[in-house]
Amino acid sequence: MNKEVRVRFAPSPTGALHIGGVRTALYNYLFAKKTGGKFLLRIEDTDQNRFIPGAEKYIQDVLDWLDIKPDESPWNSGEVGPYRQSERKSMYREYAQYLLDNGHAYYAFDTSEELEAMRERLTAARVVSPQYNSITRTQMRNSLTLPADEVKALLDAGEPYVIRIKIPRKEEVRLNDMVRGWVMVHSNSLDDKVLMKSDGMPTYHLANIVDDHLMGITHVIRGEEWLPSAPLHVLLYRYLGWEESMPQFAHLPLLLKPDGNGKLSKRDAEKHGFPIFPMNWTDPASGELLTGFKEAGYLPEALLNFLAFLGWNPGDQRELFTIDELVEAFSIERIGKSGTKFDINKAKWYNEQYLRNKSDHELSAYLLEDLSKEGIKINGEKAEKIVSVMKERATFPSDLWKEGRFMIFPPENFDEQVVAKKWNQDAIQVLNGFKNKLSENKEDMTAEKAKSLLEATANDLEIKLGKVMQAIRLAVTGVGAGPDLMKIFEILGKEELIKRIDFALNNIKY
RNA sequence: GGUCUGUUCGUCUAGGGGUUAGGACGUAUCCCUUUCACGGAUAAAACACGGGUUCGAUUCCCGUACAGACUACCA
Repeated sequence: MNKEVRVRFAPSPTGALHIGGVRTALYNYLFAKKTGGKFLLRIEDTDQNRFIPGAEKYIQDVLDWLDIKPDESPWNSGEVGPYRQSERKSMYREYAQYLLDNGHAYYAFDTSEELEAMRERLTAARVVSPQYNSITRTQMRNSLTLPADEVKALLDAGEPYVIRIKIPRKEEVRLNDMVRGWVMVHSNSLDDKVLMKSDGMPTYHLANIVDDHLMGITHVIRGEEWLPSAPLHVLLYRYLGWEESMPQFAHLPLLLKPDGNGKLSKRDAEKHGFPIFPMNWTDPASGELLTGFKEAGYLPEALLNFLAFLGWNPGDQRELFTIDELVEAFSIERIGKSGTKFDINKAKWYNEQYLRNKSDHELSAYLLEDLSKEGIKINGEKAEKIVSVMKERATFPSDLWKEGRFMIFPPENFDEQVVAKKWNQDAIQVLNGFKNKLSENKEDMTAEKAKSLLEATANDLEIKLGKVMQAIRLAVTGVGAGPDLMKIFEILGKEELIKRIDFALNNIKY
């Protein structure tokens, strides 16, 4: 019998969760759902200096919005809690002690100045990468170099210390990554990483292994930036006696800058004018508001679909997947190895696809909301009609109103280029004639009716309608392009149409 | 610098010892449309380089180049 799959997303609340983190969460979620396992969320808040209030709530809000909710989390506790590392503080010490007792860790009393001096010395001696390792630890102040009674005295005196892992001198550490295959590293390139900090908190490395083990995590799906420390983690599992049940690793390719090279950053997003955070985030330090994907108008299902395809694909040629279809199709085997440049155009395309698949009724809610912000009230039926003609040309829900303003407000000015090219005596005659026919007409205004009236007018005047259509559009909407004019007429209604034609006739200079 | 990872159209990618190297975004053109957009069609556009192995390599191996990540008492 296979063990139930348990995966976790483990962000640290040091700022807004960025879009790459969302993708990591998504992959974990997809894998859990696909395998019928559990998706946990653990807050890695062991760094008290970098803690940002509100960051945890933000993570929760984002996962809620995207509907990739964890089965177990700080706010939805399961049996292996607590789910915040700061609340698990007391649990780590015993494992560090176990490592100490078994000779796989040691106390180090070096001050930051001493560490700095060591690094400077090594740099001066042209040692390529100055690190605290099997060589240099022999020259530092730690329980390996100091006599036992002095160590005890230091400890008893309450001298600050850290606990470091004792990396073996010559050993090959191997790990089988689900994405990358076998990765081998020699222990001599590893350093004696700090496991317990002088404030009594564990570092990421220790906390991560202890928690993943205690929480029964079976697969660790995380970003590639963790690959270099994975061998250290393997060693930790081994020394803690947990190698048998060690989770499988899957290191995800990184999300890269759209243009140059390197990891996608906040700066890139600003430079290219697209969001990097899933939802609005106000930087507590600067007070700066950063627009999120949500507020920019990205639909959650579109964002998810887009994100899923950044580094993964189903192997066939489908592109549009609901979340359920993603779950069904997902597999770690099909995750790519190479970094992925972030192309916002593709995200927009996904958004357009999802937008068009929404019903007029659903979309009209967005329009109505935008309108109410400006204190405008229209009935739902009209809103749906507007949506039906506008949605084919919208990328975001906000475009419905932005691009469709003329559906409610008459134009105040007219596109001068179109005026110069298309506004002529013929157009004025047709408009006048059309206006009269409109006034005499008793029937309801429909697109068909409008068309026949307009055609009749042009016929009477012996003017080719095609020649003046753009001018008519201009008169009614102020611009030379837009949705089907007859449908616009239908939505506007007779009275409004007459008013607009009058206004145009009086205000456009010929 | 060191360690690790990667490299198929501009971008996301499929594929994999013998293919016209496929799709999508974007771009261009055409059709549809009395406009624009949508939609449809078409086009341009890629196996980083050098050596092997092989009858044959884009695919396997080795180098090189380039790129990225990591190199904290941060995660």
